[in-house]
Amino acid sequence: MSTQTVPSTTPASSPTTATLLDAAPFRLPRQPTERQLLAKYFRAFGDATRLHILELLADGELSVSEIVAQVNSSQPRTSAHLACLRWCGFVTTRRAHRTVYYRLADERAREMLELARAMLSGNAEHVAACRTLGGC
Amino acid sequence: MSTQTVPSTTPASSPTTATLLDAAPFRLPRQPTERQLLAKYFRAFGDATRLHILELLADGELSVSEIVAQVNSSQPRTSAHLACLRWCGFVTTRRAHRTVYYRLADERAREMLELARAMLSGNAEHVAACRTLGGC
DNA sequence: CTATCGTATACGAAGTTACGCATATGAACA
DNA sequence: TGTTCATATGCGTAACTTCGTATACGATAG
Repeated sequence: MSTQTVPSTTPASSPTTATLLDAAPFRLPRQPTERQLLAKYFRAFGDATRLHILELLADGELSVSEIVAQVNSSQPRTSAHLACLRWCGFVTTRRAHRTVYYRLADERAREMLELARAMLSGNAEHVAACRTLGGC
Repeated sequence: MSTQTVPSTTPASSPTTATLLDAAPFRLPRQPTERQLLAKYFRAFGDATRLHILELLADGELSVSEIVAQVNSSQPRTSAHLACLRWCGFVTTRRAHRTVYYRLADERAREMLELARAMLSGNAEHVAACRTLGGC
């Protein structure tokens, strides 16, 4: 009744909306495999703007408007990215008056970034030679 | 002259093809930022089939046909996924007669999977409640 | 209770990725 | 050389994600 509608810990999924969701253009099965969830997880990291946000939050708590000011993306778009990161449990929020503050919720998100950076260093040129955003 | 055309360590990029590539629907800039490369990296992990392949290879070397037999994907599709993983440096190949064997090239790829699995355990249900494949 | 600030959601459009199919390439063998 | 096996590439289509813009929502000040 108070949560921001998007990521409560376990969305209630009222039977009414459940039917609507089945018709929606989503296609993660009701009972996804661990592998499918892992893929979803990695995709959350697979966007430059979301990575930027995570990097900013790695240095401490920030409000939405502060994030918008530093990321090269509109406020609505940034908000959607934040919601995405929240679903995945990478960040949490705290509300102070009208402004909402985001911060890292899982130290392992930072480890992910560091591990990926370590893997990238050395063969960055090779990776860059394949000029797609992802996939191949 | 012998490499499998896809991921030589540093593709030659002849001036002729370079022009063609610029017209292609790719859009990773010529001089991508580290953040963009990281995003690309994570997207390589962001596919259930590719994750499946990595999991299989984590247990040891396999030929393409052996992988195709275990992954629920066609041979051409699997081959493309393998090429993708190779560009990113996650796997390498060895050729014996007619068959090509793939194996993990970077132990940190395995660490990535383990770290992601660790993050997922516990809030898997919450993540699954957001039924998109990625993004949000 | 009305106006306003900060944030979140809706919706159509555009770009990107995955898939299925057909086919090309390279290696060995007759 | 021609054929066959194992793998790789090309192309059109469908599906998914992202973006931009408009707008809705909750909280607070007047």
